[in-house]
Amino acid sequence: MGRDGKPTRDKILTESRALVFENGFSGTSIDQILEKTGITKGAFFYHFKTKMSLAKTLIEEFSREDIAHMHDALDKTEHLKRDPLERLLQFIQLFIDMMSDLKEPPACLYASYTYEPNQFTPEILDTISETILAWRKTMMQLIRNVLEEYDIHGEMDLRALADHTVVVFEGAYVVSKALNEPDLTARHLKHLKNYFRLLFVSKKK
Amino acid sequence: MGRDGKPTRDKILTESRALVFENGFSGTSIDQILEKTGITKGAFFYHFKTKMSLAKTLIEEFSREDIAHMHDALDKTEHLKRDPLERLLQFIQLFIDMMSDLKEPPACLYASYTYEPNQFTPEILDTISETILAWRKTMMQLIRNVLEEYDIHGEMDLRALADHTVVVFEGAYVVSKALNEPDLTARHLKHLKNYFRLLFVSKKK
DNA sequence: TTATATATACCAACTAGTTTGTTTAATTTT
DNA sequence: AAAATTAAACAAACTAGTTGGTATATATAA
Repeated sequence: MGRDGKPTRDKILTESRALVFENGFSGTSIDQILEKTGITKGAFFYHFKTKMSLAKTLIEEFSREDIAHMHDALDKTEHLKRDPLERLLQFIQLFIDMMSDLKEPPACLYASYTYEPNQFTPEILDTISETILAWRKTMMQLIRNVLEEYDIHGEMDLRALADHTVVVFEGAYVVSKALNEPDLTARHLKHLKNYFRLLFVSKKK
Repeated sequence: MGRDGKPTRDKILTESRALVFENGFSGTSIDQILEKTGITKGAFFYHFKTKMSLAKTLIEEFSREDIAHMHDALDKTEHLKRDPLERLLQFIQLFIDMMSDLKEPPACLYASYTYEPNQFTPEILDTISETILAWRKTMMQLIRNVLEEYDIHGEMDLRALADHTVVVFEGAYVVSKALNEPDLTARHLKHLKNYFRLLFVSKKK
């Protein structure tokens, strides 16, 4: 065979992601990536045919990790499915835990790409919307399960409620970065959890 | 005298803002701005000494408009200050109205800049954090007024609650853009309003 | 066991085009 | 006359991507 390229490729992906969060995608030059990774231009273009293919790989990896976290939280709360509200609250709690004690503000590639959409192929933008819609689907089901046993306060926009978790995440990331307050996301997820707690009341039948 | 440069300057600002929302700031070239406005390079650099000074003017104007909207909503709800909860709810309602019937997803320069912070001077980034902190201060006061007459459900992170409106705005913008759903922001603000409604209960004394 | 073949990984230098910003002289509008 | 704008050429730095050659680990054959 030949030597193992995986460490190099991984390094490119890790450092590129960090650079994109600081400079944006089009603000990140390949030369910057070379400088941060210590590799050469030839090595970079050996692993990625174009800068766009790096963008594609970055978002696909990010999406995969994101969906993995979601499924992980589903698995870890499955034992609570007899009490759907408790499960929903515990599901959020897992992300509160994840976002606690961060040393740096978190960030999301969906938002990064979404604020310079013209830089990307439709395929890349589709990956983003599909991932967000996967969250919608999951949250929708968790909420529907709650609604079988609980009534709700007032009329309800179910789709927006399902999206609300992603909305709070994305908004908290922006504000956390802008104010440089790493713990901000966890604090807002607690309000989201509190909203879910207040929203549902036991059915009287 | 001399001729009036304001229309040209305004055109640069309007078209630049739109371009930045599509391409990001560093993804927006001056040539693109010239093409969209129909002016020449000489005219551009007559009005803005550098590209960075355009960035600064863009964020300052955006911030000024934003703060103006906030004060406008404060003014329009001042007659309700005897019922602070009603005022808070009505305050949010005004933004729900503003975000209803949009034909395109809205966007925010704070988020745009925050996802490529290295492109900007500290001064520019300070404008963003100061504006967000102005929102925090206003919301904090509205909420404090409510707390004088209402109890709250559970222990409360007051600062995060004050920031929560900006968080929902920013998050909804991101998701609205990503999914291309213009009405999404209004729908999430309704959930925010609903949260405020559920959170407070009349004091029993 | 040693020489060699080979696929993979990587390097250094180069290219063609784009970027922001400058300069200068003529022209237009108030 | 003063302020705003055009047109066009120019420069220095930076951009993504190409090229031709080299290094390295593994497989295989003598």
